[in-house]
Amino acid sequence: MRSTINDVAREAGVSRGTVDRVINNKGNVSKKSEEKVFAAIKKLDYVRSPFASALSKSGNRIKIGIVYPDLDHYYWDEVDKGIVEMKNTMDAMGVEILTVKTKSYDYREQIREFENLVQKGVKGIITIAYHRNKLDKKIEELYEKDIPIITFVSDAPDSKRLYYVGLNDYKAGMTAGKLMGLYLEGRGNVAVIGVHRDLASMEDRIRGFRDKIKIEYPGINILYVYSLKEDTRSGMDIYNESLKTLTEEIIEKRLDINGIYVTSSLTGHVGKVLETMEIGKKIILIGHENTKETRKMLLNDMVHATVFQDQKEEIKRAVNILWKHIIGDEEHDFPNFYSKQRILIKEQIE
Amino acid sequence: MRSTINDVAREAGVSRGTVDRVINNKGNVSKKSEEKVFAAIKKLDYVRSPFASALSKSGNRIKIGIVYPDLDHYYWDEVDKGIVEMKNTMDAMGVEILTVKTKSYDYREQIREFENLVQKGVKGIITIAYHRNKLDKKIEELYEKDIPIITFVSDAPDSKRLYYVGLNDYKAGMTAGKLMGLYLEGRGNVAVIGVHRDLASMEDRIRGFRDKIKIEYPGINILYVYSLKEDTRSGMDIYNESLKTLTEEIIEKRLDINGIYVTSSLTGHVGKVLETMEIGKKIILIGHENTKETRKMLLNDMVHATVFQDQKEEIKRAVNILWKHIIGDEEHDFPNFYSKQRILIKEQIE
DNA sequence: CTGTTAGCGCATTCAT
DNA sequence: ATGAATGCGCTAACAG
Repeated sequence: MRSTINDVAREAGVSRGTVDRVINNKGNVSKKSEEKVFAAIKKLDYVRSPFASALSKSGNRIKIGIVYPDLDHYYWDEVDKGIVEMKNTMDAMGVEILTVKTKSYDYREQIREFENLVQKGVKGIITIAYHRNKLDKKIEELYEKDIPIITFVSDAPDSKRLYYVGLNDYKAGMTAGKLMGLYLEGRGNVAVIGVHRDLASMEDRIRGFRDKIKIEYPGINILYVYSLKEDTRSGMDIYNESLKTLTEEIIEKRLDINGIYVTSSLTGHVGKVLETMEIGKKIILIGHENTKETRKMLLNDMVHATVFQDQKEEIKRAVNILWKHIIGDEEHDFPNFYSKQRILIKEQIE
Repeated sequence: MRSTINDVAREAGVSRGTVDRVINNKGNVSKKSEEKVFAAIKKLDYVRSPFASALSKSGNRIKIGIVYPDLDHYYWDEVDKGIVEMKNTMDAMGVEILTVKTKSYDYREQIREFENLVQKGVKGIITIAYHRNKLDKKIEELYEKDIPIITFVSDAPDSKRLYYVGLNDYKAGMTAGKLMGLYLEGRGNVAVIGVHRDLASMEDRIRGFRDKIKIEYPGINILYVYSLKEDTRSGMDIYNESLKTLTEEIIEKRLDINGIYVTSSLTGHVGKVLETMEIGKKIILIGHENTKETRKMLLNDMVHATVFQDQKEEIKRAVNILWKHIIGDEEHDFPNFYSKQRILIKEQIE
């Protein structure tokens, strides 16, 4: 039988209330009592039950916000699922998750949503930094207000964000480079397809990819870095359209292309374009993320490998970290960066 | 505010007790009441709080057992860690985890431990099936007694086990085969090092590896399948000893070896042997599992890739599944097989 | 078959 | 600075 707060109180010869004040250091406790309580805790090996705690607090529910785009559903839907799966559990722990979807990649809209959430009383926010630095000021402002921000998928490394849950993009690019080298057996011409948005992650991935190829595969040439046309719209239609144009351009200009590296989650869609062009399979396609489309194309041998993070698992991790920080659990028990890089090739799909 | 059991009771015009009987279908409820309760639940969108539930039950703690070997610590220590990390949480949920370590791979010792655990009142057991079929009878017996078994890491697929948490070994072997093909650029001579124990998983992995090579890499020859000498002892000493002998034998007999496939978690140790023989790096070493030794050898370029499951995460999953089954949550919401195959190459290590 | 009562371990009052 | 009382949502035990 594990010991409870009552046992500790009895052992220390004080009341339950006092013990509570000590463990949640709320002050107003005499030095003497405090010492006795600590001694009792150690002696009885007491750990407080997070569930009883949550249950008891469930009146004062805490709110946390998650802000991410209402675009590129083929990617974010997976995040949605993770949130839905968590919601009930968190709800039972007295945590309410407010999800807000922005209709654009405009950081100003994002900042407005932060403000709305703060109005609604959130105690922390999880969001994706589309731009490396444009959120820095706002994050600092919220930091002052004691509202921690966790970045997800794409980081704002120079800001005062509490934590980043996502890939180390430079390293992810290197892994992609390694895979390209392996699949091409060290020889050939490679094109890189990026996206127009100035996500920090895109540059970093390309750098990693380049460096890896340069160091380890001198027989591979990186011909050019192409990028999707700027477009205020988003969603699959526009992607399909411009991806098609772009890919066709690449192939037509350079008939000697052996590999394509896609820095974004559009990997599967590029595969689809290649499929319709009927020149696929000859071209090694390496990219990022794990979407339904990409898995399909992996099975069709149009895509060969991707490097990704598990969106469902990672959003859960982000929520968890934020929650623990807010309730003051595990104070700085964790570093300020998280990343678990995964590789997916055809053979792993069941 | 989420609705509670009280709200449901009020809405349905019955008592809290009756609602409780319905949701945990304990019987002794009239058809009429039951219907009213279901209607109320649906109307109020009620979900019971697992934490309040666990808290309330925490007197009648349920026990579950985990049985695994007190050998090969370089592998099982990771599982230990997962269990330790879980223990507190599960404890707070009213679940006591009894871990028992067997001193051998003898299934009879294992069965004795099952019986001990049953004596102690466990409501379910997680264990590893060293032998494909030798546990079948016992598992059936326990199944009759309503004590579910979950196999972990190595399956007893013909038994009445509730669930298997682990790799699909045939597919894992194929992935290893693919990696070997990539790293060897489709050409060369490969030796396979297995272990002496008749784990079903070893055969399956070798089959998968062979099939993949045969289909996709005709330029690769599998020279021979070597296996460690039978030995009643275990632990690192004996491994180091026999691995060294074996590896040396292989290399001496066949100077034209280009790759080695290790079917067990000894991958890193084989890498170490190659390192001391100073012929490493020229040989592509692909294996399984993710141990400290293996990670070290990956960084040293002695090991090139491994295929594994995350031991820490997966033992947690196993406990979770067993627990949910025992308390009757999510009745058959899950299939009877789980597997998440992961690849690890040097580039992924932070 | 059903309702009532007494906790599970903790945090938050409100007294003192 | 401290103790006592109340309730979080749920289940078990008892009483009808």
